[in-house]
Amino acid sequence: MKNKELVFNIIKKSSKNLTAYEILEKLQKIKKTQPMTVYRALDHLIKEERIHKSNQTKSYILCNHSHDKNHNTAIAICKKCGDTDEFKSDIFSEFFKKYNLKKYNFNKFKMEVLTTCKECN
Amino acid sequence: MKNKELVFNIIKKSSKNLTAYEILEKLQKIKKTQPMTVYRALDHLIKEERIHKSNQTKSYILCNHSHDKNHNTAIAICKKCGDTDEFKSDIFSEFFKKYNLKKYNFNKFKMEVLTTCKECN
DNA sequence: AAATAATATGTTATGTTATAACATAACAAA
DNA sequence: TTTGTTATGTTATAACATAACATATTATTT
Repeated sequence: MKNKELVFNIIKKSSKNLTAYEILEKLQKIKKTQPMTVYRALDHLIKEERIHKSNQTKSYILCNHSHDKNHNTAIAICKKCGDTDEFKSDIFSEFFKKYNLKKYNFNKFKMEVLTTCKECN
Repeated sequence: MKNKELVFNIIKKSSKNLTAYEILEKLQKIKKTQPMTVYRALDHLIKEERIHKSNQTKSYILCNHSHDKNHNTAIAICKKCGDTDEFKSDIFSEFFKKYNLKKYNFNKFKMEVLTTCKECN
């Protein structure tokens, strides 16, 4: 199986969002692997929109395909437990369009909201 | 002058958003400095809400004080030129409240939207 | 003023995340 | 079969961030 698919399956099977090096550790149990291998696989998967990256938690998130046709991404992250939800981005697209926010277009965007979930709060 | 204020002035005077190590380089021109010094100063400034950190660009942004009383942060970042704008977060607070987004409260949040500005697009 | 506490700073080392650069393999299309 | 393309391997290093411990400075209390 390709590295890309191995990495994808690791992400898919995990109950929590993993960092690149956590994925590396798991992949190393299957085969000898260097960081680059993981990062390359992650890059491909992100390009294919099969996963997203949270820059807040530096972890990689399975895409739930609840984005609109422009593949905009809107993710909430709990700063305490690290859990994420991906929202339908359509409502945010509308919102950004409605409020003319100065110098940005928001045709294509990636939105991350760091907050706390109801369980942790 | 304190390290904190030196760092603050570097950020304030800069025409672009700086990373921690860019700030380090500038501070080293004034005095012998290690990374820790910069990170400590940045931590203090963030706690005092005088600056924000963008995790998308790993750079530090002068706060424009356009947040509401809960000091929520809403920042747009151009993925091409790295320029940022801080929005009044009130409208987003309202928005999040209006749409009941499942398991999150959004009482206190930090929002980053990566997009392209009109100049770059 | 001396003692104490709190805060700031200095220093070295290390941890974590990510990419550069170069080489080779595998495979498909011309 | 040579050419192009994509995937992989490997080593090194860049870039970002924190731990841990020592010392100095400043503010507060006695």
